[in-house]
Amino acid sequence: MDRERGRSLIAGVPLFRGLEEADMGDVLDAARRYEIGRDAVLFRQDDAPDTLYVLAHGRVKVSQLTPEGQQVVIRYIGPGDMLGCVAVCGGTGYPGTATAVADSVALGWSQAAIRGIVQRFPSVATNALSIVGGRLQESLARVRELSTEKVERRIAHAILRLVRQAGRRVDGGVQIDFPVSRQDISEMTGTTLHTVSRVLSAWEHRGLVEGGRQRIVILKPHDLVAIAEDL
Amino acid sequence: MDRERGRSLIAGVPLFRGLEEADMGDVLDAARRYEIGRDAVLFRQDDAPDTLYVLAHGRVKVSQLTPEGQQVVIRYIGPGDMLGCVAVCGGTGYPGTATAVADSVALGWSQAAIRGIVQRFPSVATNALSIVGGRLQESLARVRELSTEKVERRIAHAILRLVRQAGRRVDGGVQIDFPVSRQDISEMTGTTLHTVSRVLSAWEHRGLVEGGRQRIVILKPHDLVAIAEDL
DNA sequence: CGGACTGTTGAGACCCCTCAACCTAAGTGG
DNA sequence: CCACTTAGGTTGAGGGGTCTCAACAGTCCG
Repeated sequence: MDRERGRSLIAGVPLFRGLEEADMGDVLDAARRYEIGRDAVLFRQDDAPDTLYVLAHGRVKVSQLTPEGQQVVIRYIGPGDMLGCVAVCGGTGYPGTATAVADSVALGWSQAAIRGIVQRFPSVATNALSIVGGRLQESLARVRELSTEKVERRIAHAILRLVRQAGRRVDGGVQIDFPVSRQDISEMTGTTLHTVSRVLSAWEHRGLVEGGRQRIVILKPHDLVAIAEDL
Repeated sequence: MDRERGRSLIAGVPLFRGLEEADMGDVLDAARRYEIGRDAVLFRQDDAPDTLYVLAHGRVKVSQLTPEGQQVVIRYIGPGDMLGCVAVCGGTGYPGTATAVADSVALGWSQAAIRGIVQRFPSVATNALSIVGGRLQESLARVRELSTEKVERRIAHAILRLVRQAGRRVDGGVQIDFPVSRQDISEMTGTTLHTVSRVLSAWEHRGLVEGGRQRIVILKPHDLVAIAEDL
């Protein structure tokens, strides 16, 4: 692939931190480029995890489907994030389905390529370890929230997390810069879209947020934090 | 430390899979041995993660305390399991407090020792990666359960997990071979000890389990699976 | 034997889910 | 361009699963 363009895509990716310029070029040469439009699927739950991806542009949602058919959102992936870590963790299938929520570009490495890279550059393995470790901590934080907090607090936490990951300043507030439905938020917080709608309506009446179709603008982030921390 | 005794402790530990006999000896020489009696603490939440442990004997509970003072059980650790993975993941503090629920023996390596081991034996890093990846998957499964399942199913899942980790065959059933209180189960499932008590009482009336003070015997594992899978 | 810990059970309240109807905005096809 | 369809969102009513509060019983331990 085109080295110049690739280098700008991959600059600052945590997974490859510490690599030399030249080595980075070699790593890029082993990558395949995936362009996926909105609503396109990068990989499906339970597929054999044969590729490790790094997102270059866009936004991807990873969600699990329960045997009963309920969706649970695992996480949103932004530029620079690793995607499909199982490919490198020795799992037997992707834990969820990755769907683009905005037009996206990803780089992908086959298992064989990854093995070669890790052998040549051991620091990639330790980088991966610290990324997966971070994900584990986040996941434990979610378990803690689901175990101990009521719905309103959990929704506040979820939205604040989205703000941190994908907040864009607009006049008078911060907007989540990709489409998020009430349903999505309910799947992030273990509740129903009805309850999410009620909570957001209440917040809107209080002037905390401003809603719309798949759109959320946070007007008073500080007050949301107060709800999340139960002050 | 005593090589012969150490070797029997460490044999078959997933973290060191693939190492030669002689190398294993070197790794052992770098370890410190920790003997902790029941209710003793190995490390505390938010302490600087300066040591990576592997449990040799016994059973350790890792639990988080929320700012509001509620406990959440992260997981139970058995012989051979890694403990305190943050030390190797680059975290800033242990995510929870590790308490022995039975008399236990652990081996511990300082951060410096770990760095040396990983440098000499890169496969340790990939082993760690696959262990942490597995933990992440488990944690996501818990998020899914907490998000979509009602309390009775979650309790069934939690108990079946304990059976898999620490089940011991006794006449007519399987017993969890370390003390587990109703409170512990409630902290594993995000509910209250009252609800756990009610559910277990109902199961006991139906002949599925047999209870007691910090004691659980599963009489009909198959029926418990049916509850967990909602059949 | 008293005290602390663990477990059981009842009553009542309330949070949230379920069911349901309706509304609006965005897309679609004639 | 407008009627129609569809997806997403809002809101109300009702019911039920759990939590909270409370009292009490059994068990272990000093």
